Amino acid sequence: MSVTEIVPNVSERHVSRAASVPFDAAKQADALTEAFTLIGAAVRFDRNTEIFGEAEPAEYFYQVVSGAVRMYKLLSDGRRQIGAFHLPGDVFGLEAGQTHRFGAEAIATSVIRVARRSAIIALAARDHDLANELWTRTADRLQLAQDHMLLLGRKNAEERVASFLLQMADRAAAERTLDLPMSRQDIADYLGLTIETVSRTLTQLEGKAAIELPSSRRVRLCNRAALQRLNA
Amino acid sequence: MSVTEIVPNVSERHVSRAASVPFDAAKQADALTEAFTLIGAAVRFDRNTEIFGEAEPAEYFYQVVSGAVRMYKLLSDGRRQIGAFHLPGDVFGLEAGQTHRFGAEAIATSVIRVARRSAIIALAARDHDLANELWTRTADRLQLAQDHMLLLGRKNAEERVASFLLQMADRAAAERTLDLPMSRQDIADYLGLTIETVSRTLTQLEGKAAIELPSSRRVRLCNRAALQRLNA
DNA sequence: CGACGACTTGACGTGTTTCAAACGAGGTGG
DNA sequence: CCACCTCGTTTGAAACACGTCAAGTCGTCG
Repeated sequence: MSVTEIVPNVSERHVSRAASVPFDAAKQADALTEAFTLIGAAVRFDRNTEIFGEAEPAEYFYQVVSGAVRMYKLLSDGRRQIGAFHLPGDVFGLEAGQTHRFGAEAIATSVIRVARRSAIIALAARDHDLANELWTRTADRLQLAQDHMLLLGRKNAEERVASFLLQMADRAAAERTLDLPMSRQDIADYLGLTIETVSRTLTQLEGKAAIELPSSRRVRLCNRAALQRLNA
Repeated sequence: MSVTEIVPNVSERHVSRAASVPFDAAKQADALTEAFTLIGAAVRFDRNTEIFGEAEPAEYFYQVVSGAVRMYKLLSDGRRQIGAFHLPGDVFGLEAGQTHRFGAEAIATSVIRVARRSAIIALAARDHDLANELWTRTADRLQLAQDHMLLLGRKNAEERVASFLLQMADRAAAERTLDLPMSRQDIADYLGLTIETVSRTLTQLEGKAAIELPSSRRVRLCNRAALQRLNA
């Protein structure tokens, strides 16, 4: 199940086999992606396998090549909060401390590029662009986390689901139809709701003709303006 | 009301007049605090005055010398989420982008050291320790934001209030008695609750003998273990 | 003393959760 | 090819935690 095979660099086999929209590193010539291409190894993770655990020592940085990843935190009694979903191109595991404070799991079969922290940090000591980008990417994550706090603290179920759909549509660069890689439970734990409430809210949005649900994982955004109105 | 007077460096007058536990920069010889002492100016902000607004251009970095600061985000209809409270020693306004994504206001009369972003960033280009600390401090804020997301998404009112009290006690280095600088409304907007629920939950914790409330802004933590049990 | 703002308390309403059951798509085996 | 199982999802009914609305109290300041 947890087949995690390491290859020295992205092999054709993995990339071609990987699901939907593989991330093309060459197109986005930022310093960090360059560093990943240079010293990173591609690793394949099957659906629902752990990439790293909460409180595990943080030895690597990660970049999604294809697939999708969820970052989560657990309470002692099993309640789970998903802090972020990572899609192709995203870098994660960027904590500055010695241990991960979130766990990471593959939502779908994913190819992840992995690079030793120490190697990246050593590079950054000589390359200001890279150092700057480590900071920038961390600050970007912080902004997303802050937007997420507003959603969790102050929005109702309908607003949360609408925000989520718009956010996913933006990131997937999907004009109208959206294929969600994650389950209702994942969405619920991201939005701080139960799966029942997420499901009900989606059918409710369908009732308002804001969306259509051709299948449970597929969403058509029919009325973006209506969703936008709920966004804030 | 919004008396914001700039002085070339921390004047005796301001520091001595400032409320409780002024932050002594000399004791914590980190690169960023050093930079602030070197090129920062101390500014005084009265209670409830704006330090910067949401979406304002981010021209400065800030460090609390004395007092307390709230960071907030507003929804169009006025709902407010407080993302963080800053106490003496804390650095804020560390976004990497060109604009602030949170507003900042003084909760109590505060002295804030202010330094131009461009100056700090120029220093960081030559000083790896400083560059590293910019990243580290941003990553620390990210961790706090992530813990906050867990609280907002998955904890009930009692757990939220308990977490808040423990967190404040840790930061104020207060053994037992805690003087809160913020109002119930601030606490409510930090915890994603209403002031009524915060108030009720505090009296409920008092009923359980976990805390005492000698006055509304003063809390004695009588049974830390009981609070800790609610913390996760 | 009177007025104001911050906080507390009470009664009631409601959005979300909880518990439970039914549904539907995908896969396996007969 | 269809019966059957499984797992994710949807739907329903009831319970409950928190929000809302409305008084009432407390402390502070003029």
